[in-house]
Amino acid sequence: MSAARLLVLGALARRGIAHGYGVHQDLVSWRADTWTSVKPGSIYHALEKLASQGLIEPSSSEDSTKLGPARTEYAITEEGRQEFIRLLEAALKNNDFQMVAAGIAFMEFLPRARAARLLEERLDSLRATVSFLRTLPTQPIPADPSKHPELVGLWVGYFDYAVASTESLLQALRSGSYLFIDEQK
Amino acid sequence: MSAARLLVLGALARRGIAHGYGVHQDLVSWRADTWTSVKPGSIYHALEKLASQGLIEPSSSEDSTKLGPARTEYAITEEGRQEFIRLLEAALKNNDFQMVAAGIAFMEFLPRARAARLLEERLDSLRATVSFLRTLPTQPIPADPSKHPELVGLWVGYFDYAVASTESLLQALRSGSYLFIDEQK
DNA sequence: GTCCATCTAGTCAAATTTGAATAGATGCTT
DNA sequence: AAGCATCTATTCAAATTTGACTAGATGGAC
Repeated sequence: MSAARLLVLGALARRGIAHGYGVHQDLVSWRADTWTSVKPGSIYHALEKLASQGLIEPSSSEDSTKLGPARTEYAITEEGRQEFIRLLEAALKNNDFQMVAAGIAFMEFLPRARAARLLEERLDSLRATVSFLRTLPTQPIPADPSKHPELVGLWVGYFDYAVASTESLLQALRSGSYLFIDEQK
Repeated sequence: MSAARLLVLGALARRGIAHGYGVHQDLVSWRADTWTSVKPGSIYHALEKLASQGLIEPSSSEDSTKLGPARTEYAITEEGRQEFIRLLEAALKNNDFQMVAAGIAFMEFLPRARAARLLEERLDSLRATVSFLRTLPTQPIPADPSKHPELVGLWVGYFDYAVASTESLLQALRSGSYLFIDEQK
């Protein structure tokens, strides 16, 4: 699964209609560029691919405030929304940090209980990784990089942090923070 | 820069001679698969690319313990070693976690002082990112994902951790841990 | 009124990655 | 001794990403 596909679908799900440059600007304004690296080319590719699959459709809502060169606008379809939800669920279970971050950015598109459930699954998988890493030997002067104590230590620390931050997010969800799609304002 | 290229060159630098499957096994045995995701196809691609650039050369040291199907073995050339050092230096300064991890795995191929210097540069850049992230607002109920407090919090925590782990590694280097290429055993 | 910087918007070839498939060798089991 | 799982080793098409480039519009300075 590509992070670009999820981010582009998510941007479309939020806005309803958008063009490539607009999606790019959204990502920048969300600071998504701090935690992912989705270049313009990838956005346009994702848009074309999604359009060829019928998940989004070229739309001609020629915005009156249009500036600069011609743009191609797309609207998300019903199938696109379904695909978005599928990718979102996969992202929240994913072990890759970029994917998880993208998933969290859009988590309110899922029902609260579902988001919490997915984060619990992620927690299980992270804890399993921590347990595994702790079984690795850390020798003072390693003969090969696998035993580089600082490298193993780096990863243990990283996964410990991932566990802690996921727990705290889950806590926030359970205590009613945020407004999810299944809830009234 | 591709992590695959650095990992393949590094594996060759350690072994002198290797074939694709062997490189893959090295990466697995170093647990590199925990922190990167380099599929076999990428390894073979990197080998072919490096060979076409003269950084490695097909070698015919037909190992007598050969098993299974025919293999193509490669030896690293002098230019390959130079490129390896270039990539290694870039990796240690890099902000991408996978790159840094690969850089740390091979850091003893640099002189100790040089490795320390590169990690200091990385530290500066990480601290700048932390400062920037702390300037972002964190509102209780965000209107858009950029202000998702948990998302910003996630990244602050992540970069804080990166700073702390880099500091501790630097400390270890300065206090004489590990054996670097410029040092006698 | 024209030069130029900047913002808007997108295109494209080349490089890289992915995922799935192919295929030889070895050894166990029945 | 035939079947079959597993380990060894690689290939390849398709998908995706990268990096560099093209190009129209606006606004300000001169």
